[in-house]
Amino acid sequence: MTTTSPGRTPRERARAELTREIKDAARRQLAHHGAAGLSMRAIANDVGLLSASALYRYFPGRDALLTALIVDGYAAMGEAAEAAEALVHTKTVMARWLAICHGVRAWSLANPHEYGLIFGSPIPGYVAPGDTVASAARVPVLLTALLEDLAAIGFDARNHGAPPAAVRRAMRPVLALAPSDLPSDLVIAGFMAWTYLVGALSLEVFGHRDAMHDDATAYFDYEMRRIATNLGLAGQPVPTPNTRR
Amino acid sequence: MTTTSPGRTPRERARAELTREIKDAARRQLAHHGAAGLSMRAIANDVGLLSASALYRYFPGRDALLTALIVDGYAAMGEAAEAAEALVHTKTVMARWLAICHGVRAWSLANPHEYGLIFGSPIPGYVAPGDTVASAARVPVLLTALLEDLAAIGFDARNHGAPPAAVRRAMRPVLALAPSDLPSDLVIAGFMAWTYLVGALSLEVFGHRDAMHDDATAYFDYEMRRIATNLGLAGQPVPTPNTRR
DNA sequence: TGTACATCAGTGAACGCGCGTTCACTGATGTAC
DNA sequence: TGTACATCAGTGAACGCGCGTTCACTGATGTAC
Repeated sequence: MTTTSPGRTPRERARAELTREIKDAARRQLAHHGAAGLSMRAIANDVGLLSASALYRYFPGRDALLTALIVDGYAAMGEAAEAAEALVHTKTVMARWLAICHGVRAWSLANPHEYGLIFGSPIPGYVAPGDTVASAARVPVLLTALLEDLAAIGFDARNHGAPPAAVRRAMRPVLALAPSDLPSDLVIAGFMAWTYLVGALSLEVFGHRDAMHDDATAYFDYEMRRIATNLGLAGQPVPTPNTRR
Repeated sequence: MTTTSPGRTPRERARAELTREIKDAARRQLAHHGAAGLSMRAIANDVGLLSASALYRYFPGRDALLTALIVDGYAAMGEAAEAAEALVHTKTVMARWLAICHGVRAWSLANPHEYGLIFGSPIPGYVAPGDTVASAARVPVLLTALLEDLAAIGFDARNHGAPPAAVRRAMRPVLALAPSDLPSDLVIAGFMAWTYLVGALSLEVFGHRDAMHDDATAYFDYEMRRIATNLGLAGQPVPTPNTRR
């Protein structure tokens, strides 16, 4: 795997490189005009093509280009999470969870418009093809591995109030996606941790936390640590739900 | 307060009514073409005006119209939350929390594009004026009232591990916004509950939970109940963060 | 109550601009013999 | 090694369309005396 690896003939190498440049230009456009304002003409101009129609040699249309950006975005976010986790892979589950959170956050803050492409308002008129699903699941897959390791060290539903049967029934499709040996409570806790992570990122990336913290990273670290602990993902028992008045 | 209340002269009443119709048409547009595709010409056409320039009698420009939609969106979401909470105002804090969650969720699912306007990707080139801030805070204000009632019934940080000094320092601005008699741990727990709510709504409204649940409402009820319990907002002690390995 | 004037709502043409996509084409790169 | 042909990259004109905003204007509604 060399730096100039892909493509045998010069033509193929040039094609791969220009494809990359087109996507880079599109990503730059995204920042200034948003997904809806992505312009084929402006992109062509950016990469030095004299005519927008030349882009149709590389992407069959605007929507295909958008799809490529979305798939790339999911992949980049997934890679950021995997790379961060790999550095602490032999440490505690909590350390790995925090690494994933910080990795995803760093990527999201560095690429807010790609984050918006993924977790922001859907682009009207655009329908994501099936291709996106596989790359979309990378972070959830990473989290599932964490849950499996938790289960492997004997951490199962015995510490938790198992979710009511009605809830297990309600989330049957999710439970079917997870490995069958994972206790349902662990799946739910993981799902909730993921939900919290997306909430924290969306609020921060989209500007709803502006001027709310003197040290946003420190607060993020605390909330992620606490959410994992409180959800029972750190080896702490969690009380069964009932209210006191 | 009658149904045809606002405006003294017929002209003023007509003006108020058409202003409302313009915003309604704009909201309908939002659904089909997104915020970036909001077209003055199409809106004028929708409300029966022969010329787009007539809209400038009602809004100084497209951005002002967008701002009105955003302010209205925050207000509508706030009203939905308040109305739902009012129905159970004398019940437990948990019941009130759940009412707020379900109220906000019902509104968000019924008005996904307005939700997107608020919590989705920011509109490029658009900067929200200060007017939006007050209406944006309605749900957080409602949640703060809940926290105060929790504090009033003697529910304070004594049950919790108080957050480390570094974290309290990191979130100084948020603590300054909250009533000064609220224990900092309660503020953080409320802030986290709000973060979770936004995460759950964004995932569901933006389609990331499609086909994940047989009964999305039942699951939502469970997760919201559990997040409040686990964060220690239901009268349960929460273990202090520390990992077991 | 009636008149003169000011305010306001809505019109339609115009400005200057940008858009995605198609199509027939030129010239360069690659392939088969 | 050299030639004939196929494939591919990029061009530029054209199609048909829509955009926000401005401006001078007409006619209706409201106000002051």
